[in-house]
Amino acid sequence: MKLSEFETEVLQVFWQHPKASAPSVHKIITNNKAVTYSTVKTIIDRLEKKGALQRVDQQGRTIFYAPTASADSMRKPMLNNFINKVFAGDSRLLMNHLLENDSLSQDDLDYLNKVANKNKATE
Amino acid sequence: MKLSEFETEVLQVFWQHPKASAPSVHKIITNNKAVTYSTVKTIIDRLEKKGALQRVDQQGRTIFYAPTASADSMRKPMLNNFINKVFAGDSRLLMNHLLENDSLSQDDLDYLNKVANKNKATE
DNA sequence: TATTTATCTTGACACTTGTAGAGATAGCGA
DNA sequence: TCGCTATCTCTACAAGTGTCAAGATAAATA
Repeated sequence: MKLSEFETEVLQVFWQHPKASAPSVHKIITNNKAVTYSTVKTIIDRLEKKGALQRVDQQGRTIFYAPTASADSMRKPMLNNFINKVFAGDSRLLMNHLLENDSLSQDDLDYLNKVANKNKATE
Repeated sequence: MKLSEFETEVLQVFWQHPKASAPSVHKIITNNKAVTYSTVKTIIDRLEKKGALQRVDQQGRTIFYAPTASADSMRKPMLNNFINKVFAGDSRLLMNHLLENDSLSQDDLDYLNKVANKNKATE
């Protein structure tokens, strides 16, 4: 199931708010980006058609949607694809970027250390 | 400069082989994917038009291209965009996936540990 | 030199994506 | 009950994307 940039962004909102309606997602999206309700609704429709969202409830005229798969299970192949596409399939290269950028706080690094060591212990 | 999926893939090849020609890139790409020379050349043309590639040499009729920017400098914003789009801007979430998947070897983990610690020391 | 061949250029096309307006209509409040 | 309003549905369109064939032509080779 191939999703476009914007479709991914919208699905993202649903990962954060499972069971959301088009109007509410529109409100959230508009925090970052100026788009009309129609646009967001179209994207939701496409996500539904692609099988990434499903209707799970209805209140009045308002339809509520939810992701059909967990964020984790969708992120996995996306990450893989990204690593292949941008980092020549080399996760270590990605890590390096993560570490070089200031994107990780000291806290993150500590956390990283802990997990990396834990993995080591259990192998 | 926004690049499409396939454009990114092709640019990737140039990061690995700076100064490459359309025919040679075509050969490389066809290892993974069945596409004609024309298709690859079109993508290269578009990358040139977008300013990601430039002509740097010519031998006979064969034109050689090279990336206009370093892999690193292009990867940075791409990674950022990806983290925002798929991981809600949370790099830690990304790391978790990296660690959970078997995408990292023990060797990678050791390496990770070393770097994370080094960063710690210098902060 | 004449011919073959490799490479480039151009044009094309269907599909996807981002974007949104117009119109229908169900439900809520007066 | 009746009109207003929020929400949905439908339709549309320009630009971007993946894909390639046909034709031109320069260079290599016979």
